Amino acid sequence: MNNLNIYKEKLRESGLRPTRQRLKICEALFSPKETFHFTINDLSKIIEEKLDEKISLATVYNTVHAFKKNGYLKEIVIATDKSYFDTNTGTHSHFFDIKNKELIDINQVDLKDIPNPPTGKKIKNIDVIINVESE
Amino acid sequence: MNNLNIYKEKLRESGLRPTRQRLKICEALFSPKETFHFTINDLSKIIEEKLDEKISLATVYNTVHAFKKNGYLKEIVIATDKSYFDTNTGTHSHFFDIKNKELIDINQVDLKDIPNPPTGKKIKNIDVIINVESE
DNA sequence: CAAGTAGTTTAGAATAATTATAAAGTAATT
DNA sequence: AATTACTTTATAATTATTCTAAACTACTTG
Repeated sequence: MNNLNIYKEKLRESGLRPTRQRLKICEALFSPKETFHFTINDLSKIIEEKLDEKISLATVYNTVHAFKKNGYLKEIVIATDKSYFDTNTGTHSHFFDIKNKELIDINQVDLKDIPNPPTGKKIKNIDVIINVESE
Repeated sequence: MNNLNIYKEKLRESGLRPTRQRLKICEALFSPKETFHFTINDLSKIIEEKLDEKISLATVYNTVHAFKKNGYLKEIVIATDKSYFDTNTGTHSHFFDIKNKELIDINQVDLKDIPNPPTGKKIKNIDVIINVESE
């Protein structure tokens, strides 16, 4: 129930001190029951509008990147004009609606055969994005 | 042998007049025997250094986008800081070396099962990117 | 618990890729 | 050859992101 300690733990794990601003970011990211996708701007707005705290963009960027580096967030590369993040850090794949720029989580999609990587390189992870559009 | 007409055809197909600048862009893109990956900046440098023509960035952007729209180029979304394009327009997948930001074409990777898209949406295409790193 | 110090926040500047603009130039049509 | 419509270009504008340095705050230690 007391998420506060969980947030502090995540921050500490990420090498960050628990400050008022960072705890608000945690609340926005980790208190919802459902995972979700967001851009830095989305997150910034959520915090301002729902949590009534105006945090400078630099802080939001820094914190999100620290969480990403520590595995508390994932980045999903689907557009070149903006970065998208996912609070669902489990292995999974995505539908991406090209028009609405909407992401939908799906279970991990397995490959029939995994190709051999070039010599000297090893596979780190595999991204599968199924692009869809309204018919 | 006379690629010129092929270039003109591609330009016409893309709704563009064959100008000196655009023909140089075609030469850079379509004369190499092997397909390749590039950013706008790469392409711009190739044209300047190898083809000895300085073309304004706006023209390069416009032409590349027209070719992309017409299927003569593909965009590969692997990084959020830059757009990558591929002169290989066939269906295929990629290895992506995270460190060097190097792309390597591979045959299309098939999925074990293709998930059902959300109702009202249909699958347009599937991107598979296998991220690798030097070991 | 009062410093001290090490990490933090912030506004605003800097950077970088991309897109928009509008004047001067060029291809195509007549 | 003249007209028209499309192009190129330099430059400005835009947008996301990163940097910076001064003001601020958490944490440690005496």
